[in-house]
Amino acid sequence: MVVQNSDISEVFEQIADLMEIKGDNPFKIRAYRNAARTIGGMPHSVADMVTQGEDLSTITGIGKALAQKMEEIVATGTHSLLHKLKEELPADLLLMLKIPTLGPKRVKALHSKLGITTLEELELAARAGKIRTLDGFGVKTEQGIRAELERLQTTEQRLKLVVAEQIATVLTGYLKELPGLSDIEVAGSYRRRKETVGDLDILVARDREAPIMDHFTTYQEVERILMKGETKSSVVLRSGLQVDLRVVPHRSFGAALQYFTGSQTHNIAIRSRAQKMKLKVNEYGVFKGEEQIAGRSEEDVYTALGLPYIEPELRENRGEIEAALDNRLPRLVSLPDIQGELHSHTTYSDGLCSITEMALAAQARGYEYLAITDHSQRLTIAHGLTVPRLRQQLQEIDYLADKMKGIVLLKGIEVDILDDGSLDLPDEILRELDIVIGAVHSKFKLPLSQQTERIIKAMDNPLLHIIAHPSGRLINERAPYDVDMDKIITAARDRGCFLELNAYPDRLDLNDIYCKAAKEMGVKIAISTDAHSLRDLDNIRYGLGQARRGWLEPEDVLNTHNLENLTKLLQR
DNA sequence: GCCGTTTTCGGCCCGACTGTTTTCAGTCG
Repeated sequence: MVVQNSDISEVFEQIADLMEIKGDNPFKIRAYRNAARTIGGMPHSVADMVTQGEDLSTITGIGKALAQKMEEIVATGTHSLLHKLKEELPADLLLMLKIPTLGPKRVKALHSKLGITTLEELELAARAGKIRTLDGFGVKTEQGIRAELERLQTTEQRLKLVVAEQIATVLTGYLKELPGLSDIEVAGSYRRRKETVGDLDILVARDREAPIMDHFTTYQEVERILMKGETKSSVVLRSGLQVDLRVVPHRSFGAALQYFTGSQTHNIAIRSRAQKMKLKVNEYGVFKGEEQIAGRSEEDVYTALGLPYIEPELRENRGEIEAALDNRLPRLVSLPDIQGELHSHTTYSDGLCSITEMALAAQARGYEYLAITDHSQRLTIAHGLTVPRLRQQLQEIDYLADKMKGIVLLKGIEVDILDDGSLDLPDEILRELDIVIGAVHSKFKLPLSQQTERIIKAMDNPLLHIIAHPSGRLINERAPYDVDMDKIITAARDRGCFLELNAYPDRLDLNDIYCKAAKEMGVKIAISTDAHSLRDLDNIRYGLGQARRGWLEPEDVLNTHNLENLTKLLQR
């Protein structure tokens, strides 16, 4: 069994949860949580690092003790400390922590005073009215627990960014109907362009009195009001999405935006830095003693801390503060940098539009080039192209090339990578194409080494340029297939291949972490929409969000290059 | 358990809201 970084994170998180219930030192617990996050965000396999004898304690936030524990987890898949804790405390207590309003202290009380060990026992106790008898608990808490237990059944999960965006757009439109509000911004992971969003954090600036909280909580989509205060309210919408609204004065808007954009670990790092500078940072500003020295804009906040502005997508405490201090923050790629689209479908396979329609749409977006890359024959369900049909398409592209002004059509294919790593079309025809994208659409369940070998073998074919959606994941629907992405990236570098960042909001594949790893290895990324319709071309912005989270600069991206440079880059 | 622009010991981000209290602990972000 290969122990993944996520396995190590999970063990540390569980240890932290259980130590919290036990009432252990909160800072020790934080060390475990920090470590869990750090490891979860590392592109390199800890298991590999151990095999290669690397010193894990050189990782920031990992000391001798945690390094040793990681080695044990790599060797055994778990840790003896976790076992010991689970002997002391029932594992179901971890599930109870998932219930809002139940934190470690209350879970501990439920266990020690009422002997509750499972969710079922929790429900029975709530029904029997036993919970309200405990110190610190009351009727409302008891009712809340029952409601939440019911809600846990209807599995809630984080929403895809695209879905959250639709909800946020309508809601902020509604909020703006109230006079007296000026700045309004959706902060949180939404603003950091994370692929999924757990809740919406909306921030509003107000200078004069306005019944903003009443306006907010009477929004027609509100199902439940969790809390309603002067400056902070939370509701649950019918969609199940939680929305928090914060109101701050103008002079604090930047500080509040900085704070509510997070991430939490970024904020902790920022505030620790402020402490060392004898300053205090909160959502109202940066303070020297009583005096507010910054807060109107985010830029002011960072400036006051001696830092250049850090883009929201970078704020994950993955080295951005160190980079800011060294003046080596990336100049992140953005929409105007994009010169063309390298992955698109037409009615020749499963696209909805003709070549001409796609070309005009790409031209309207100011692109210099559009690659037509329909599916290959094996993907029968998508009407994949056989050699004769591809030839026919190439003829049409040649014909259109004479008539199309202002957009260059590239001849391409999204060719299936077959089970053995060979490509689904013969080299003779691939040789006629400008761009060849290889994609895995079958045998997702191959063992790690086989899947990895399969993709690397595809790259061994010098006619292949790009690996499409390299992990195969569908967010919230299908896990990535078992593949050693470190090896894939290395293999791409050695062979002069590129990796795709598929911008389709359900994919966003490569993810941010591997984009950063690819950048560090010098492998360029194609940000591609995989458009099956005209509107799909606009999905580029989701890809850009993920690319920016991966620290990508224009030069790290294949399709920021003009056609002349692109042509050179595509010569393997 | 980690870490070092005062430190190898003594710190570790900070504030809002709720429910259960009668001044605050617990939870959350």
